[in-house]
Amino acid sequence: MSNQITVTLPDGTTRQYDHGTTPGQVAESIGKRLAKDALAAKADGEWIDLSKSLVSDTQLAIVTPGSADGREVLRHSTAHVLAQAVVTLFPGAKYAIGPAIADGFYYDFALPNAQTFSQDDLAKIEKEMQRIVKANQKFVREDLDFAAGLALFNGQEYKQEIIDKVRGGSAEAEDAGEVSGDGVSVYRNVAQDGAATFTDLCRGPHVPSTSRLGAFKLMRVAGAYWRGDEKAPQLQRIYGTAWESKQALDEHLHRLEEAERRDHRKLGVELDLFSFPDEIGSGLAVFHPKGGIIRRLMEEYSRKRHEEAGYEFVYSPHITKKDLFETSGHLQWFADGMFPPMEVDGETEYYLKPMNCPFHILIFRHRTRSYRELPLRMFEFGSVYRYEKSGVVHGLTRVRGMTQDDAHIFTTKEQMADELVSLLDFVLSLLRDYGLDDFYLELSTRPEGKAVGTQEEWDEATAALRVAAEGKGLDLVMDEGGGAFYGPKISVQARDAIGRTWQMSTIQVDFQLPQRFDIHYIGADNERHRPIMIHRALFGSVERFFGVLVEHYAGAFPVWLSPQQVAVLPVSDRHADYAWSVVQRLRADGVRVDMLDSHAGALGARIRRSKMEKIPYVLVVGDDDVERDTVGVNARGADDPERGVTVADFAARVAHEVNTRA
RNA sequence: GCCGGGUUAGCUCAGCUGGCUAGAGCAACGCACUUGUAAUGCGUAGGUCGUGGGUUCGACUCCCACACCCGGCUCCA
Repeated sequence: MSNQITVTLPDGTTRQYDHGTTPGQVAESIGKRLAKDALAAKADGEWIDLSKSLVSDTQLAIVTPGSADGREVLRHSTAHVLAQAVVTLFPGAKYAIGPAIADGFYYDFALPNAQTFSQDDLAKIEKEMQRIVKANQKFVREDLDFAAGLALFNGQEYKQEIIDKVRGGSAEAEDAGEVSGDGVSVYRNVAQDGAATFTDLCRGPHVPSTSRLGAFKLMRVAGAYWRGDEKAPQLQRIYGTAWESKQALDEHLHRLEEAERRDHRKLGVELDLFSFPDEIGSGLAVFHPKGGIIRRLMEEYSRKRHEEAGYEFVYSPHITKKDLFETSGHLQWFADGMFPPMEVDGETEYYLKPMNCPFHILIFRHRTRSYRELPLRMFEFGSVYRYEKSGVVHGLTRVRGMTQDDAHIFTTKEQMADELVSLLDFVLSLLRDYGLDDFYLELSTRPEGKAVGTQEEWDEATAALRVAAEGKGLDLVMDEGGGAFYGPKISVQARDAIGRTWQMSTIQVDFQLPQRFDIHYIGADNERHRPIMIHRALFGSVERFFGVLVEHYAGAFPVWLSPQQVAVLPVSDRHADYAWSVVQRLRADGVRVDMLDSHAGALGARIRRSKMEKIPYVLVVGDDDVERDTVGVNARGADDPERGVTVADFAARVAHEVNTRA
């Protein structure tokens, strides 16, 4: 047996080392800089500490701070520092789990006597964390058998529960990121004088010492259920963010500010687009005139495209008798999401509709259908009401009353695959017209224990969706068990201007409702056949899509959607008549334009105000313009105004931008 | 629904441990100014302090309930 091992680095080069060499020593041998930067390592894809001995030939990657892996390690280590700080400052605190997450980390705690953390506590904890970082404590790994682990965490019931789960072979517990292998591993934080300060159950790896951390910030405290179970005890979760440098942290905080600046709830108020009057109730929006223009244009364009794509338009009422939702299965499967019934005429119960599908089925069933009619596509901007739990309503993206751009397609089994392919094309093309162009797809499969229909039916539907999705060349992510009770679905996820993803369109195959309603069509063979239904909404809901567009555009809607496209500003009152003539000429061309004259203040103030309202074009007209029949064009986002543009040229420019939805 | 934090003028916010007529900036309105590319000046008006109870000589302030909002959890278009 050789005393040498071969280490293969990510760039493919190989090096020989003594048996038992650590990744830290490997880094050292490669370069001082790398040794200094190294946080942890990956050996054959497995996370390990820098201090772990290598005993066989290995593919080794040294993990450094700027990488995604490096951030994960330092966030996880920062979570340990948070736990140590809390345990120090709040004697008797129980600590549960503390993983790295996107942009940061969290740690869940249970404080004695049901105490809760306050904002002031966060500042104190942060200070203690900085002290720990300065103290340069080492992270030292130790592997224990189960019994020793349980003894070590005597009094820490959450840790003991995790150890029990692991001993029972539960993969779920391993996913918690805490433990691994035949026994459990723990990490001790050891101070410079050798004293152990804090021990946590953990799979690792960790940075060599706390001095490698520091660019972090505690963000907020929130309640969180132990193991994510609504019935389990509720813990106090502290969220933090952590980065490899102060600069990276500042950039992250800046991105958060940018997201806040775009928040549709804030912009909705500032731009006078919509509101949620308390008098109406939680999650119920009203659209103001400016928001109404945007919404109307969104809907009109959608109608036009649907008409071209072969959809027929239908309408249905907002309430219906109970029986309909019993037939559909909604009262069995979706009752929690429905408003309570109202009693009418003694004992008849009526429900607000949470979905439109049963109505469209009744339209289909109204007379005998021929195979020649299929695929039959019924479209409706259908207003539905869902009883969302009080804690979940959120601006326009999660409401209790919404309008879906809903359609149901009735197809034969043979047509289904082609229909799904062309449907997905249609969806993506329409979303692109609204300015979204970065997508990925998600395929949601059968929810265990909560689904109707046979496994074969689900498999068939899921396969058809998968084929359609894979034909698009977009990333496809699986969402196992995420389907609705009546069928699997594809959802289109869109990334907005600052990279956040939103669930937009959903396409669901449904074998169930056709059966429940016993609908059929007459085939070429003169026999009855069961059609398949496809449910689909492209905006998801008009409200949510509206909110997403507000954030995507940061309130600066493209010209075709802007509530006001142009403001005409006379330099002084003697230019007002001319300014008004410009307004009238543009209006005749269908431009949404208003004049803002001197009653609104000095020219500078009027320009500022128009800019704040994010109007795409501000036209300033003065002596030169009156004389030569021109306008001065100050375009949104442009550095310098353009002088002496003719009214006709300007009108053509606006028309072109509207037509191309630029 | 659960945990935590909130609610003062149209908007953003101040108002100390309970105590005199509750303040500011922006917006609105009026007057003056008549201006060539992001805030002219002066003045006026605007508040049942989220709602309802309670404690107190006295409540914007303390307590309770409810409504609504915010951050999470769970759930979801």
